[in-house]
Amino acid sequence: MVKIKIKDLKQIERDSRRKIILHAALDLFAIKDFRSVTVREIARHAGVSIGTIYNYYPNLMELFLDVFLNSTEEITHMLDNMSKKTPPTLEQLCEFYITYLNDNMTFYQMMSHFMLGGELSHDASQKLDEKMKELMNRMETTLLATGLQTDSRLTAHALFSALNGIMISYARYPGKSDDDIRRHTLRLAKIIAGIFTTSSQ
Amino acid sequence: MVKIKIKDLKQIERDSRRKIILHAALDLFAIKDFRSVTVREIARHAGVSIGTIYNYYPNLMELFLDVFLNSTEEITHMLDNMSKKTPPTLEQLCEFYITYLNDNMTFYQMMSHFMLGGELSHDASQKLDEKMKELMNRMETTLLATGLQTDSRLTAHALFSALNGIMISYARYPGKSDDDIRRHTLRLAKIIAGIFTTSSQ
Amino acid sequence: MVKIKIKDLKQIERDSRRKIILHAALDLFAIKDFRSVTVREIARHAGVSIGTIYNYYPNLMELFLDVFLNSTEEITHMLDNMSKKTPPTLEQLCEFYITYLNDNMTFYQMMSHFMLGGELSHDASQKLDEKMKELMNRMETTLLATGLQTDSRLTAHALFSALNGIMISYARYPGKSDDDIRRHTLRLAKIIAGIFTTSSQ
Amino acid sequence: MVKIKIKDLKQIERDSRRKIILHAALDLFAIKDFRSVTVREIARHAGVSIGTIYNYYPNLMELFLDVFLNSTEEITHMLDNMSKKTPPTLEQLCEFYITYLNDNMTFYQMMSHFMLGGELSHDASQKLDEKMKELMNRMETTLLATGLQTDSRLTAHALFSALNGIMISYARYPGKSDDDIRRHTLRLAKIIAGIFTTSSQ
DNA sequence: AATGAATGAGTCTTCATTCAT
DNA sequence: AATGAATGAAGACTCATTCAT
Repeated sequence: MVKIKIKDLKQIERDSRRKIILHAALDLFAIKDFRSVTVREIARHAGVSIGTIYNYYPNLMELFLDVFLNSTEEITHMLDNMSKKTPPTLEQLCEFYITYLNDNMTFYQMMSHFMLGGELSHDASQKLDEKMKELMNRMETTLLATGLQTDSRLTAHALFSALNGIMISYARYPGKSDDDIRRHTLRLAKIIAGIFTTSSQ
Repeated sequence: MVKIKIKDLKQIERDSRRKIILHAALDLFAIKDFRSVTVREIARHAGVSIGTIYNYYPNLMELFLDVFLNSTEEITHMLDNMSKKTPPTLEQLCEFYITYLNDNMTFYQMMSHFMLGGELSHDASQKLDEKMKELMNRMETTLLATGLQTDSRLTAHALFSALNGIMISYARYPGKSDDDIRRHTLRLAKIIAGIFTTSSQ
Repeated sequence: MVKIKIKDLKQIERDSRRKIILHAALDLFAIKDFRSVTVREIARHAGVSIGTIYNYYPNLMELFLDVFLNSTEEITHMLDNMSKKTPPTLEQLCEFYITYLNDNMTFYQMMSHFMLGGELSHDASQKLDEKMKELMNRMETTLLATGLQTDSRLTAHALFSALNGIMISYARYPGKSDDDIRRHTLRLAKIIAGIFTTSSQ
Repeated sequence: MVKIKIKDLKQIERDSRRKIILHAALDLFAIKDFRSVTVREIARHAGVSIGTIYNYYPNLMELFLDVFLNSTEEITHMLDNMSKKTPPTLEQLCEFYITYLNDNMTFYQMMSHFMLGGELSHDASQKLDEKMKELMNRMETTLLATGLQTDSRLTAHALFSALNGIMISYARYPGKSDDDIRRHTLRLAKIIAGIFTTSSQ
C-alpha cells in the first residue's frame, strides 16, 4: 500500500517535471521559430540540466512532437467543452480553429513539419495519427450536424485541409500587422464555412 | 554588332549555367528533404565548384527560392497552356494542381517553408508575392468561369488554401504507397472542386 | 563540506583545462603568426576537441585576448618580483621589458592587433584596459623613483610608447639574426632609458 | 622619335592607372581596416576589373605595400617642404608626424603589419627599408640641428620608435572621440620632443 | 592589355547527444 | 535521477588568384 503511494507520487513528480519542460519549450516557441530552439535553451528556461531533458525524451524531435500532440489534445478538449453547452455551428468551429492557429503559430509550423518531412519513429507516427483522428472526429460531427449526408469523413478531411491551408496563404503577408492577418484569416474561415455549409444542405 | 552578339552569348551562357545549378538542386530535392541538401552536394551534382554557386546566388536560401519561384512559374505556364485549347473546369484545375503537388513534393515543402518561417530579403519577398499573385489570378479566372458572382478574390484564396491544405493532411500517411496518396489526395481535390462549384452556382 | 570540496575540485579542473588550452595556443604562437593559427590546431595541440575550446571561450578572439592578458599579467608579476629585492632602475626596467618582447614576439603582435584594429566586446575592452593600467603603474613607479617630478603619468605613457615602438622599428630587420635584433633593441632600450633618466633629473 | 613618344605615353597611362588603383585602395582604407579590404572592392572602387589589379601588382600584399611606401614618401616630401623655409624644430617634427598618423591610421596599421608579420619578398623588403631609411634621415637631421652630439643614428631610431609607440598606446582609447585622441597623442608627442631635446643639449 | 567567371581549400562555429560522476 | 562538460561531424560561406577569351 505504502509502496504504491510512493510509486504514484514519483509518477506525479515525473509528470510534473515533464510538464515543466514542455511548457518551457512552448514559451520559447512563442518568441522564436521552433526549428531554431536548442536543447540548451529549453534546459535553461525550464531550470533543469540538458541531461534531464534526455531523461524524459529520447531526442529533441520527440519533445517537439510532444508539444505538438499536447496542442492537438488541447484543441480537442476545447472543442468538447464548447459542445457541452451547445454544439458549435460549422462557422463557429472554423472561427475557433483559425483563432487557435493565430494564437499558436508554432502549432501550425509543427504540423507542416511533422506531416511533411518529419522523420518519426513508428511509435511517434502512431500517436500522431491517433490525435489527428480525434480532431477529425470533432470536425466530422459538426459537419454531420450541419446536414451533410454523404462522404462525411472525406469532407471532414477536406474541411480540415481547407482550414490549415488558410494559414499557409496568409500567415506571412508582407507589411500586414498580426491583427490584419487575424482579421483576414478569419474572413477566409467564414467563407470556407459558408461554402461547406451551402454544399452540405 | 559583333559586340552585342558576344554580350548576348555571355548572358545565354550565364543563364544556362544558372539553369544547370537550378536543376542539379531540383534533382537532389527529389531524393531528399531540401532542408538537408548542402552546397557541396549541389556543386558536385551540377559539376561546378562551390564558389560558382555563390557566383550565381548570394546564399543557399536564394537558390532554394529560385527553385520555388521557377516551379510556381511552371505551374502558371502549364495552366495557361491548358487554357489555350479550352478553359479548364474547376475540377480540372484542382486535379491538375494536386497532381503537380504530388509530383513535386519539394514545391509544397518550400511553400510551407517560405510562407511561414522563411527569412526572406525584401527583394525576395517581393518576387515571391508577385508569383503567387499570378497563380492566384488563374484560380480566380476559373472560379469566375464557374459562375461565381461575389468575392471572387477571397474565394480564390480560399480555394488555394484548401488545395494546399490537402497535402498537409495527406502527404504523409503511414503505411500508404505513393499511389495511394495520389489517389486519395485527388479524391479530396474533387470534393473540394465539387463544394466550390456547388456554392458558386 | 564535502560538497564544497567537490565544487572546488571542479573549478580547479576547469581552470587547469583552461590553462592547457591557453598554453597549447601559446606553443603554437611560438612557431607561427597568431593570426594564422586555427581552432583545429589549438584543439589538436591541447588534446581536446574543437567543441571544448568553445566551452571555454565564446570565440577565437577571446582566447587570443586571454593569452595576451595572461602575458601582461606575467610581465606585471615579474616586475613585482624584481622590485621585492631592489626596485629596478629605469634602465633595468627597460631592459627587462625589451627582453620580454624579444622572447615573446606574439605578445607584441597581439598588442598591435588589439590596440589597433581588434573588434573587442565591451567586456573584453574593459579587461584589456585594466591590465594595461597595471602595467603602466609599474612604469610610473619606476619613473618616480628616478626623480621625475611632473607629469609622471603622461611620461609613463611616453616611456611605454617608446619601448613598444622599438619593436616596430626593429623586430624585422632584413638579414639580421635573432641575436642581432636582441642586441640592437636592447641598445635602443638603453638609449631610451638614458634619455628619460637625464630628463627626469 | 615617334616610337619613344608612344612608349612614354603608354608608360604615363600605365602610371596613371596604377595611381587610380592606389587611390581607390587608399579611399577604402579610410573607411575600413585594410586587412578586411578585398580585391573585388578595390577593383570596383577603381572602376577596373580584378584582372587589371593583377596586371599591376603580383598580389594584394604588394599593392598594400605600395600604398604604404607612397605614404612614407609623402611624409618625407612634406618634411622636405617644411624644411625649405625653416628647418623644423624637434617639437614641430614630432607634432607633424603624429598629426599625420592621426590623419592616416592605416599608415600606422600597415607599418605594424609589414614590420612585424609581413611576409615580404626580398625585393619588397629592400624597398621598404630604403624608404624607412629616408624617413630616418630627416629625423636624424633634425636631431643634429637640436644639438645632439653622439649616437645620432641610434637616437633617431629611438625617436622614431617613441613616436610610433604613441599610437599603439592611444589609437584605441575606450570612449574617447577622435578629437580627444588627437589632442592626447599630440600632448605625448610634445613630451617626447621635450625629453629628446633636453637630453640632446 | 583588360576582363571577370571559376576555383576550392580552408575557416569558424553550432549543437544534439553521450556518459562519467 | 540529475548533471553538464566533452564531443566532433557537419555546415555555410569567403576570397585571393588564375586564365581563357
